[in-house]
Amino acid sequence: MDYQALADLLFPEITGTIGDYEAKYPPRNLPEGAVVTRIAPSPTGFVHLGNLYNAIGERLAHQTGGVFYLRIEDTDQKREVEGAVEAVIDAMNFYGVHFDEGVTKDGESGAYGPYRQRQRKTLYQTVAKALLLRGLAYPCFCTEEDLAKMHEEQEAAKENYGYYGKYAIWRDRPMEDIKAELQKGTEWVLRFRSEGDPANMIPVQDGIRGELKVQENYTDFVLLKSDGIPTYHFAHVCDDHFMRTTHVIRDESWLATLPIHVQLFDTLGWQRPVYCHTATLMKMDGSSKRKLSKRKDPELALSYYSEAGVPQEATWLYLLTVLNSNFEEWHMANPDADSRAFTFSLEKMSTSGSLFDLEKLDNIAKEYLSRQSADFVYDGLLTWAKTYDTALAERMQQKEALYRGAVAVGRGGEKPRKDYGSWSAAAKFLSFYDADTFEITDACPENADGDKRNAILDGYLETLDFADTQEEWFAKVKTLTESLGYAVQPKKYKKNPELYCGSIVDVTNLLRVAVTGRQNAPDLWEISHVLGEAETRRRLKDYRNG
RNA sequence: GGCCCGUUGGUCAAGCGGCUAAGACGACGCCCUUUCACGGCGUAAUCAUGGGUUCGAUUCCCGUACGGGUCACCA
Repeated sequence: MDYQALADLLFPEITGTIGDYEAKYPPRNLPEGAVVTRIAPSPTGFVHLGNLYNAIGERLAHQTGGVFYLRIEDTDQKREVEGAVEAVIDAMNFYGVHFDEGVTKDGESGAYGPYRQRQRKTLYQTVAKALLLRGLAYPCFCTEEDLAKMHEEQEAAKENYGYYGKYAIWRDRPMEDIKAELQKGTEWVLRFRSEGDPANMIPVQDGIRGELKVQENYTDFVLLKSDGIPTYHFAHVCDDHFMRTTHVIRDESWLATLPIHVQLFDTLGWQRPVYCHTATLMKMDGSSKRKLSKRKDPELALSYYSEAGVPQEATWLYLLTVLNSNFEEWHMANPDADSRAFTFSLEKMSTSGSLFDLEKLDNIAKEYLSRQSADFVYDGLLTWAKTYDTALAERMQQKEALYRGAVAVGRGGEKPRKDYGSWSAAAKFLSFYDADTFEITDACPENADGDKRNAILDGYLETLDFADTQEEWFAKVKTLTESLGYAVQPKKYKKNPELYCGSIVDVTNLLRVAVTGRQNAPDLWEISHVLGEAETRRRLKDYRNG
């Protein structure tokens, strides 16, 4: 076979060489140990947790004085969605992940571009042609149906699936056959001619998992699709080589195709990057675990968290605690330190798929929000409400003082409250402050209902004085409690229930339900002062029965 | 089915040949407390399994089971 003739026949317009690209994209001039990595999503419009998960490479790059860039893997035109690139960039920025180079909203930046794969066609074809010249690639004219039939045969014969051995029918065809098909205009793909032997095991050092042993690839996989665009495998190898990526961080599902990537790097004589295969995020489905699915699991989408209003920093903190097992401890020891001061390491990453724990996320978010200032919470809630709860946003702006006060209750001090971990939860939690959304949801405590109810309410209303200090106010509550036959100390009531109508718990809970609609609420005195005297009195009066 | 990865308490996990096997979330109990929270103190674990190697295995090796992933002109 005349490889030169074949190469020219297939790629007449390609005149450059790999050497040209080596010169165009020289090794990066970076400090020793600098990590160059990237995220390379396909523009499907769906930005998910996995993208953010792997964006942890940003930490690695920036900790080492390296480069973190954005590449768009748009080799599959069918799945491309308008605005998807902007969505990725916005989402990453939202979480504080910034790119040094690569695709931007209005183009791209950096000396190793283009960063959109569809625009790198010539580069891929140049490499492909070089492979052709070495007899390591060949055109294949099989149709989809041919391949499907082959797959069935293999299944029936219990043989391994794939294009290899006797199934690789175009592997050694003479030039005439190829010319004939070309003449007919048959579509073709370019396949890699694998000399691999499945009996050979190749060691690969994984940055997270340590030494891996993978079976040598023996299938003639596709390099270039019929439209001349490369498959992921080929694009990944060419791009990460020429963009001088040092670390490839990706999901463990790529472990299965690692052999062909390694094979490509090795046959091209290029240095392999450090592969870092992250564990898959799982979820409980019935009684078994399974991979988080784009179709079934809304919580996989990053938009789920922005809609729920989980503060971005909280999501980021959660991800860090899942990603690096020693982060949580560090964060507890340094609660006020910027999470970016933590030194992230690949070795501390988990290798087994972990369940995504929404409860833990909520806990982290509550803890985080409890430490923030009232202004921060007010602004965060308002910003969220402007897009996800416009009615609330309007009310917040109309009654700014009320909302600012509401958000400040229980905040500050040694033991701040942890009432909500998201803006949506905050909206619900705070609803009772606003007369427009106030409603009684909890029942009146049994021991304080009936004729006792009005007696307590009236007695409280009578002595209520907004000029009192909290101590004075509570002393009055105690007096009232006693005068109505309730035990001031809950313990005493517990011991001798027959001596009292109930305890102070019943009295305060009644007042609590009257003022907040719930038995569950922060300090009553503080709340009353946020509501103001008129509104507090109104609610107390409204709660009288009859 | 082939191949690959994984397996410590309900969940996330530390552990890297010798420990009463950390810690966090959740659950439960108790304490503190006017309530609600917060906080404090506790409770719950035969490290999937069989066999090696070793004076000694949760830690190393092999098998098995189970779970997950992947076998496209998708990434």
